[in-house]
Amino acid sequence: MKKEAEVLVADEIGGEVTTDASLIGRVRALYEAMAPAERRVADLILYFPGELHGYSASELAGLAKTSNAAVSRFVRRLGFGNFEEMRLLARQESENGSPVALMRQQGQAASAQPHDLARHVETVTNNLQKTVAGIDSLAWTALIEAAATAPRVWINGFRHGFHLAGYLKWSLAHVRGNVFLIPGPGETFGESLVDAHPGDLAVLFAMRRRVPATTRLAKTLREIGVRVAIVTDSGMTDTLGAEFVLRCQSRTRGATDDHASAFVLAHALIEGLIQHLGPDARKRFTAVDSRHDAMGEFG
Amino acid sequence: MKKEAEVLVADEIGGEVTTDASLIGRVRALYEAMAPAERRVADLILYFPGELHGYSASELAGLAKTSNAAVSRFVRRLGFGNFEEMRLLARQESENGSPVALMRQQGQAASAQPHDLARHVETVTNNLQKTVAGIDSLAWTALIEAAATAPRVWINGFRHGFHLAGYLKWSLAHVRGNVFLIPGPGETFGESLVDAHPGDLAVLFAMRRRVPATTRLAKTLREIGVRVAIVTDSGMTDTLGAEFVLRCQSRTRGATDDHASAFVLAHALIEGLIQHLGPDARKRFTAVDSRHDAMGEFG
DNA sequence: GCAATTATGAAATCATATTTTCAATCACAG
DNA sequence: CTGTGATTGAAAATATGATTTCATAATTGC
Repeated sequence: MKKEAEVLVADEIGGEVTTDASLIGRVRALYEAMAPAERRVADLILYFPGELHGYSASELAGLAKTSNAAVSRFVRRLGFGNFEEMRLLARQESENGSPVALMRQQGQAASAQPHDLARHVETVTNNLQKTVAGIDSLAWTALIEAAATAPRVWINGFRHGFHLAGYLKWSLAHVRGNVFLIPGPGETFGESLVDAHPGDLAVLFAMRRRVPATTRLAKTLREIGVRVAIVTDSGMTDTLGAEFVLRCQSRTRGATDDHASAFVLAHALIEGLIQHLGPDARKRFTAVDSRHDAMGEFG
Repeated sequence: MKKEAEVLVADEIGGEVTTDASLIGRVRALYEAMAPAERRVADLILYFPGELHGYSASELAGLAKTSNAAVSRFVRRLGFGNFEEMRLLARQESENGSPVALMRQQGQAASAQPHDLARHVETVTNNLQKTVAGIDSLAWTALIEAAATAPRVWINGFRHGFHLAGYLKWSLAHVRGNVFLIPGPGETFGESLVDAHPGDLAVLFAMRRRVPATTRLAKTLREIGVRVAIVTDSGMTDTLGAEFVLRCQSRTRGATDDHASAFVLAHALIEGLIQHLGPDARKRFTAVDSRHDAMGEFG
């Protein structure tokens, strides 16, 4: 994080762009001044998943769905003499660790010492690693399969789990229909579940400090014949008779539990599902988004 | 783009070597058979500090203190049709995480998906790492300080951000009072913010695909004199004039963004706050929980 | 010591990626 | 409508990088 003042800006117009910013810093700074086609390139770079260097200008053009010419102009606008210069900078940055590191080198001296945040993240990372290691890949695949084929998906969580459940519901609804968060506002479970049938899937977030309702819910679902997946802590002994058990490492050194693993699993489930469903999911996904757009909800 | 390319390692003369198809695997396997000049190239690659892709054949030649021709021959000996093929493999490997992952993929054919989850988690871990690296520790401390001392804390998020906001609100409320999620159900911002005052803190989740409301909210808050922290993507160009900017790496190879970093930051903020506030926070924290218990909500 | 063989890199050649040009298209003000 | 200026991408021109050739140097076998 940086104070806003520190975000360096290049003087765009006037040709002489002398910025010492990182690559994405430059891109951000000049984003406003760009034409649509160039912005597509900018977007691509700003959210580039891999290492930018190692991609040719033409490849970038292809990925950004624009012409080589646009990429060329883009590079020039950024103040580089040619594409090669940009690639070189990208490479340098990637080898110096984060772009930020490079900025630091030129800007202020080192304030960066492993702080609490870094330590905390290390714990989280460890938990994640262990969580994944503990998940059987066949079972995971089976879960995705179930999420793809189940007529309906029911999702529940209380306390922390409530927000994870909400997140999963929201994301899942982008990929497939008939996804329900239960209980709905003001509903009891009984009312929520009238439409549940054998073969449906339920995902329950049941981490530490469970509420009794979760246990009862799991029991009811099983009686109906709904397949149950629970996301729980590594320590939990009672798996509520669930068919799928996703155990998350969640201990930290601090006072609160770390639920990042559960969050990541939820997200990974979505990704897995999209991959599994292929074009169908993508179609729905973009349909949802464009519906959003049509309603003018985004800027 | 050629179809030709058989990616098979020629088991050269002796044919004995059980070739693993990873790039460095190939190099090692054929090392013995190489001429001195080629070995220099091999050495270079085996101990290459950076990412191999993104270097041109000529650069490699220069670094290995040999000629272009030698590199070309080297590439051929490895079984590639041309330099481009090799670069592509290198890129693939580097993006699949470790070369080992690739090795496995080709080795154990059938066990299809086990790596998807692992690979996804690797991406998430990377994002997390980069996110933290990009956060200035002084500013982070300042944010915690602000969260500790602000009379009120206002939290907002839409879309994905909504659930992160909810999570933060819920957790934060365990640690301190006067935490508000806005807008409340059925409220407009105007109604929600009547009680906002200068010196308050606002945390806005403003990741990709922002809604216009977020921008307006930020503006209003600044006008009131509320200190604003935004959690956003690494690519976002507009930081809404926020005092604190938490940039999260969120890109994945898949169709959806990874918001684990934002989630972890939220959690880390809580932890940081508890540590900062000391006993007070702990007292409140356990008070909340025992109130819960008193109401018989947990099992 | 003297072929025969192999290895080597400078330079020529070839292939491909990048840049530039330019005509078509678009957005918009008059 | 029409004129003006900005934007765009196909294709030509150019630059750059990769491969091959080939004369020479180093090594090997006898």
